[in-house]
Amino acid sequence: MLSKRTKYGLKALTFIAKQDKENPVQIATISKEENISHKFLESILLSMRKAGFLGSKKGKGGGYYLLKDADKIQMSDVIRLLEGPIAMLPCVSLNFYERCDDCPDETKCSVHALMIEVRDATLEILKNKTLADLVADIS
Amino acid sequence: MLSKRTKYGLKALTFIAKQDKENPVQIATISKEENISHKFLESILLSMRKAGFLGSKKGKGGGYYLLKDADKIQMSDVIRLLEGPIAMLPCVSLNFYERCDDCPDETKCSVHALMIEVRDATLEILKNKTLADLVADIS
DNA sequence: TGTATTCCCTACTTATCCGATAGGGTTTAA
DNA sequence: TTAAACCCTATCGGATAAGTAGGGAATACA
Repeated sequence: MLSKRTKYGLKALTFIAKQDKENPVQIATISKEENISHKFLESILLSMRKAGFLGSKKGKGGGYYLLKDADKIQMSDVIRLLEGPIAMLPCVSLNFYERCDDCPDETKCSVHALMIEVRDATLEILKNKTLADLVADIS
Repeated sequence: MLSKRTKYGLKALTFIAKQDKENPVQIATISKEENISHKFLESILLSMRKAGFLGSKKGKGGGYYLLKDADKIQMSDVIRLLEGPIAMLPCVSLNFYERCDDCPDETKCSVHALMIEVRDATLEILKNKTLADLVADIS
């Protein structure tokens, strides 16, 4: 299950991407329009800024804006930042690998093999989907 | 992330499917061989029995056995039982649908559209994968 | 220069759920 | 009759998610 953190983050990104690139979007605006708790959203946007997806401007007229073009922002990257691993098991995760305590040999684990298939299919979608696609989907 | 419950359940099912169909497999055996807590496994097998995947026999020489042929047991069904929804968001779940508090209109939600794609891809794999395939994968 | 605006940062709370454990009860083969 | 095995309910500790609190720092603009 996707956390609300990730869901809100994606919605916020989409919202920002829809706006003029020139003037930044305020937390309060997104919070109101997308029905997201102001403070919670704040922490989400902050982490996306730190990760280099967003830039920010303080003071009056400030807010958040995209640092890259929307079609250069892959969903896989955003989700990895906000959610963590895309794989359904740590032992099949590419970026967050961890071995299982109970498995003496991963290659002999039926679940392992299955989950690699699922991971690859999911990744295929999330890599080829950009923020620009998301904006287009709802327009 | 797949819960241990589901992972253990799948491993146990695979283990049972590997055995002779005639004599039932004991919890203790699976627990030992697959390094799963005995009591925890007990509750998992119980729910799979109640769901109709497994049959059981009490008393000495008892244990669990498959009620259907392994190639008739779809991964999507097992996962839905043990894990719950396959979708990454309640609002795109086929079997556990729930609407989002924050979305006035699902069709206008960028995340919604994306997660439907992911769900369909995942489902495609899990529906076509049977317990028989899992056994074959590790043999 | 002052003030309102806006983002920045840390810490805390609260609820929920997962994984596991405890402790019996019931059925059955031998 | 007895030991093996499943059946059932209750409980618990720890982790995590979601949201809250409260102030700090930078900036535009009058």
